[in-house]
Amino acid sequence: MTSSTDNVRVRFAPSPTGDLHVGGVRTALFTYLFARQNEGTFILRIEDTDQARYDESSITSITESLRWIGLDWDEGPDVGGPAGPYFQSQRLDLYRKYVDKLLAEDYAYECYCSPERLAQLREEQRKAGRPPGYDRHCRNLTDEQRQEYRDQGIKPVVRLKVPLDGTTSGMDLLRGPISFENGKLEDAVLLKSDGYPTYHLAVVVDDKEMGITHVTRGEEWIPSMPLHLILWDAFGWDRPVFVHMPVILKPDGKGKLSKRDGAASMLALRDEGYLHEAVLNYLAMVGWAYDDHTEIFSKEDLIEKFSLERVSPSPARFNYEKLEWMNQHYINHIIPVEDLASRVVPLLVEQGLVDEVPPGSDTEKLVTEAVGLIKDKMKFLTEGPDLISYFLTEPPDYDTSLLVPRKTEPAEALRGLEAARDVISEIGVDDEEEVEKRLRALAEEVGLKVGQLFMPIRVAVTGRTASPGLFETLRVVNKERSIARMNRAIEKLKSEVSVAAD
RNA sequence: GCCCCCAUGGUCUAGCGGCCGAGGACGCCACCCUUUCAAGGUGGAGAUCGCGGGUUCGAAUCCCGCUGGGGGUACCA
Repeated sequence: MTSSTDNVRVRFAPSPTGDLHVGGVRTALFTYLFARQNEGTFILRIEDTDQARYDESSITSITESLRWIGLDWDEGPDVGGPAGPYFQSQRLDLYRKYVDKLLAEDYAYECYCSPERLAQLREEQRKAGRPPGYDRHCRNLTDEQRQEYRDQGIKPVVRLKVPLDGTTSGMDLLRGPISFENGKLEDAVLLKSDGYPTYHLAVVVDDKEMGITHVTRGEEWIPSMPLHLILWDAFGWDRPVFVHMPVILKPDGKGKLSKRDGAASMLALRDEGYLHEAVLNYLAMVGWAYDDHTEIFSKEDLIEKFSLERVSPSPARFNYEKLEWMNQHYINHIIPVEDLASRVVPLLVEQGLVDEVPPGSDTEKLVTEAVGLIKDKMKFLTEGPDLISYFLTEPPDYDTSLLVPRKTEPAEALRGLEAARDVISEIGVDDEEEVEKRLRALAEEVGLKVGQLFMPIRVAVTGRTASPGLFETLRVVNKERSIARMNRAIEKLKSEVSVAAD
C-alpha cells in the first residue's frame, strides 16, 4: 500500500452544521497537500444529509474559511465538476438506487421501528447495564409483516445487514491493520425515513461515484470504518486507501476541539488578526513534522515536502501560545512590509484613522513606513492601527506624569524638552544620525542621562512610553508635527512645574 | 459498560535496534544588546523515552500485559 499514486482523487467533505474549526481545516489541509503534491484532484463535497442540523450560512463560512487559508478545490461548490452535484442533498436518487440494490441482494433490510421504541430500547439496555444497540427486531420480517407496517403508513428506514460473526478488517495508512468483530457491530441505518441517506451510505456511494482514491478524514471515524468496508465489499467495489487523521484536542487536553471552542473557528482566527500563512503553517505542524528542526513552511514548501505517511497517529493539543508565536514570527520576519501594511489598511479605514489609502499615495507610504517600525511589537494584525496611530493622527491626551521619567524632576524634563525642541527646530528630523548625535550631546550639556532626555521626547511625540527607536520615529512623524507635539508637552509640563512651585 | 485508537520534557515534535549519557520549537528563567517597548543573540532549568515483563550481544525504537489519555457507541456528521 502506498500513498503516492497516480490519478489521486481526494475530497474534504464537511457537513454544514456550523463554522469550520481548526481540526476540520487541518484534515482538509493534509488532504489538499497530498492532492497537490501528486498533481491529483482536490474535491469539496458538502455532506448536507441532516435536515435538522442544516445551517445554510455555514456553507459560505466553510468555503470562505478554506479560501482564506489558501485551499482551493478543483471540483465542488462554485466551481462544479464532472462528478457533481457536490451537495449530497442533490444526490438522493443515487442513494435510493444503491439502497435498492442492497435490498435486492439481501445486504440490507427495511426497519419499521419507531424512534420511540429505539429510545426505549436504549433506556432499558442502559438500566440493565447492557451495551446499547439495535436489537435487529426487523431483520427477519416476512413480506406480510412488512406490508402490514406499510399499510399503517409507517415509513421505514433501511438498515445494513451486518454479518453476525467473523471479523471485518482493513488497513489504515497511518496505523496499519485494524479489525473489528462483526458481532459487536450494529445494523446501522443507511437510509432515513425522510429519504435522506446517513453518512455511512452517502460517503461510500459518493466516494465511489466520485472516484476517490484515498479516504481521508478525522480519526473519530475509525469506529464506523467496518460498516463502510462491509458496504464497499457488498457493492463489489475495490476498497480505497483509508487515512484517519489524528484529532486535535482542546488546549487542556480534555476532549477534542469542537465548535463550542469559539476561538478555534477559522473565521474567528482571521478576525482576531491571525495571518492565514501563519495559521496554515501552524496547523501543518500539529501532527506532522518534516525533520528535527525545520518549522517554517510556506504553502508551496508544504506541497513539496509534505508526506501523508509522516502524519503522526496520536492526538495533539491545540497550542495558542505556539500559534501566537508563529503569527508574530510571520509578521516580523516573513511577510514583506508592503504586504503587511496593505493588510492593516482596511483596519485603519474601518477605525476611521484614515479616509482612504490610494495606491502610490503619500498616506500609503506613511503607513508602510510606520508598519515597518512597529511590526516587531505586533502579534496580531488587529493591533496594527493602535500601534501606528500616532503616525497618522494626533495622540490623545495623556497623563503629564508620563513625561517625567523616574528619578527625574519635572523641571529637568521640561528643560530637556525645550532644549531638544530647539535642536530639532534647527536641524530637522530627516538625518537620523545627526539628530542622534546632537541629542546625545545635548543630554550631556543639560546634565541628564540619555534616558532622562529621550523619554520625555518619546512621550511628547507619541503619547506613550513604548515606541520604535526615537530618531526613526521623529523622522516618520516629521519635523513640523514633532515640534508641535513637543510644544504641547512643554505646556503640560509648565503647568505641572508651576503647581509644584505653589 | 462495550468497541477502537494513541502513548518521547508543561505543549508540539525528531527518533523508525547500536550515531541517543535523547535533538529542535513554543513556553519559562538568566545574561547580552539597548533611548522605551519589543525583536534579536547567548546560556539555563525541564524527559529514569507512562509502568512491568519479554525478544536481542544491544531497545525510546520490536512483542505482550497493565496503566493513562482520546475517540466511538443516534433515523448527527
